[in-house]
Amino acid sequence: MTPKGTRTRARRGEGDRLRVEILDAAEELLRREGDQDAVSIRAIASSVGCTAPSIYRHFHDKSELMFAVCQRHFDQLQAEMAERIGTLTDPLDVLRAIGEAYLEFGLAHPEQYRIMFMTPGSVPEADGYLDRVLGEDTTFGLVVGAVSDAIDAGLIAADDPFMLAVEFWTMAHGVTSIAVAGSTYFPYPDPRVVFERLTDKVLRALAP
Amino acid sequence: MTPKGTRTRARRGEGDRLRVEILDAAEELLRREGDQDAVSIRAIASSVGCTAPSIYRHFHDKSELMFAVCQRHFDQLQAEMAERIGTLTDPLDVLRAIGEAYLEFGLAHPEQYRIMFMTPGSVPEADGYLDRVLGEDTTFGLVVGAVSDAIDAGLIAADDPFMLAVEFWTMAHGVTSIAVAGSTYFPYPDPRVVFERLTDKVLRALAP
DNA sequence: TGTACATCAGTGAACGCGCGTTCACTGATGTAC
DNA sequence: TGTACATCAGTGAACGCGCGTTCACTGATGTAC
Repeated sequence: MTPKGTRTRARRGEGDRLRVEILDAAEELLRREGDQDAVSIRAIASSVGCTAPSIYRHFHDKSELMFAVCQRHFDQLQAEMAERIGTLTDPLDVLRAIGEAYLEFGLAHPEQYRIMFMTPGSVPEADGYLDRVLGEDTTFGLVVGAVSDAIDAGLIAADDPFMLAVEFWTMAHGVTSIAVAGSTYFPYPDPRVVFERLTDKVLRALAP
Repeated sequence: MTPKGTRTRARRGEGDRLRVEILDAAEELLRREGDQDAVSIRAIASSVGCTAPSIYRHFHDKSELMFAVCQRHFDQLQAEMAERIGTLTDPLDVLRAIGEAYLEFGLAHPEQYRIMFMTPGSVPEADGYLDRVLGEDTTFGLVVGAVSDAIDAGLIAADDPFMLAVEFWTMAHGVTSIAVAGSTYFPYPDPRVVFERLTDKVLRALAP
């Protein structure tokens, strides 16, 4: 940890520099501690190399900070999905790619995944926060879109695209949340394999 | 809350009376608060009507208390499953019944479910705690057994029963953990329906 | 170019709080004689 | 039956701790004249 008071103070217009460093540090500590409550303002400050009160110049309070950390991860999840989908055209490939991106995201950021999708109340509902992933135009929207396309292309039997999308998401979330909970006791197989096998079965059952 | 010092003191051999009351209170507070950290020793004591130190006569520390609360729920989950399976003979019916019992358990005890299956580290791994549900002879063992029976009866295609059981559990957990996380924002459909639809699909895909 | 001043990122000390836990104790209950 | 005593469930006060947050401040940076 950098000792207090060592950092060079930001220049006038560079107020965002510390802000970003705080977010990075919070993210790293969250990853390391694995628990939001175990990450304190003091620890973040100490890891950045500033004092605790400095943080309040950049975030109104702790929950706003945690909110911002998650915000970045939602953005990242979305970006990673977009990248994975890439130039795929087969709707079923797209569906698989979305699920894989979702799973990989969870495996890469377990604590954030936990905050985002497994902790009730940690996602403020008023702020249109959750629809960054689940809203019409975003992650969940992608799933609905892929399902609709698959139906239109005659690749799967006609059904309510929303409901089918929910089922796909539930499956991906099942695998991811078990992997993320990470019990070393139960010999859970490679989550990627479980996901692939489940997806295969569901898609087979959906064949027209 | 009962004011301190009001309760009648237990008689000589009745030491377990307060113990049970503490467990009940902890369980109720856990259910109400929805977060293990939000339930304090003081709150439990106050709700029981005794003082905080009294609790330490019955439990070595807070984690042992929480452990005991979960223990009771594992037992209850197992009992409810046994009851649901009842006299069913068709292995596929058994499989569905197990899943339904699992889901209903989660819906009825969300916070406990979260502690038991969604919080890494909250289940001490050394104590054979987790194998109360996942061990050979218990809950997860039931799933493996039902899958094996289904294969033997020619109801589903031959495959590794453990792997198939994992897939079933993953599906049930997916539905349950979303329901338990309880976002009121996303219009998640009735989890029972989602579970049934997913189970239908997987079983259809497994038909020999 | 030089000086006085405004700005504002970051500091140091302290706040009140609730937490888990410890400790020496009290006093009702049951028992021995 | 009555009294002295042992037991032990539950008490009251206090501990040290780390937390989020506030507050008046400092002093380097940039600007106006």
